[in-house]
Amino acid sequence: MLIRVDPASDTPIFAQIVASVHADAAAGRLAAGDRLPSARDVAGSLGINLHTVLRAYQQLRDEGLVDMRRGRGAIVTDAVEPLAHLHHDIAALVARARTLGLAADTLAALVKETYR
Amino acid sequence: MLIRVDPASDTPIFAQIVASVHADAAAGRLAAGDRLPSARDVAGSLGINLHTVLRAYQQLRDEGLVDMRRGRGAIVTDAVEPLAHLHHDIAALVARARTLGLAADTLAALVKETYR
DNA sequence: AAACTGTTCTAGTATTTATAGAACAGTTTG
DNA sequence: CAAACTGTTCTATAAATACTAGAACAGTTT
Repeated sequence: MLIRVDPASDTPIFAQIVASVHADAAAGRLAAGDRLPSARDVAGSLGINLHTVLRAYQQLRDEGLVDMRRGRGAIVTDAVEPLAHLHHDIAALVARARTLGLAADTLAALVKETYR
Repeated sequence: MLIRVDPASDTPIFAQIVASVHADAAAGRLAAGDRLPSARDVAGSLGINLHTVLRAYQQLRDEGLVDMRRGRGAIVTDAVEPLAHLHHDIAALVARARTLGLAADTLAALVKETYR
């Protein structure tokens, strides 16, 4: 499993890590029981700080997407399944929004707002 | 037209203003030619700074959602129409995500990530 | 002419983000 | 058991972002 980050992006690094895991989960590249790479490994290979990675992992834990215990690492829970099921619908919406010339941020904000 | 903001939220105030306008546009409560309330009015009624409101308006301008000129204010462009057209699809996706117990932030991040 | 609008400028404070290092406490592996 | 690995917690610091504040400016509308 690979986590990507763009240092030049305006979105915080920890948020990019979270988004990267979300994307993998939605695409079916993560199954319940899988283990995320250790925070020290991610920090080392991406050239970022351990605490930054852990902050991302802790957010994923708060979302219920992983279980975390020292010594074992971050284990994906069965909460990934809903993400994988939604993947098709999300892709369809994004495709339509794209033809309408909508920006990614705009659509994301719209979705978030509609939730309330 | 009413703009809402939650001071206790973790998302920046200017981003909340942008999201509020997005939501109104998507719900069909904004049409091309409509004028947003003046930045000074919004700042005054919400108890926030003029510059904070203007930052939000300038982002809406960068998205092409409004035209801004001094003296006239922020006028909604016909770029709102795509938003209104997507409203139904977004609501459907959100409804399904909700039954799956997905958090708003998670779905929004997922949508944003899928855009790439 | 007056009142209104966004624009631009400088300035300061508070919060968030990212980094750094160390020590701790469980789990797994040899 | 012992070693290596994992997340957890702590203090600290630097940098970037968000917000506020006040003033002056320059168009537009009434």
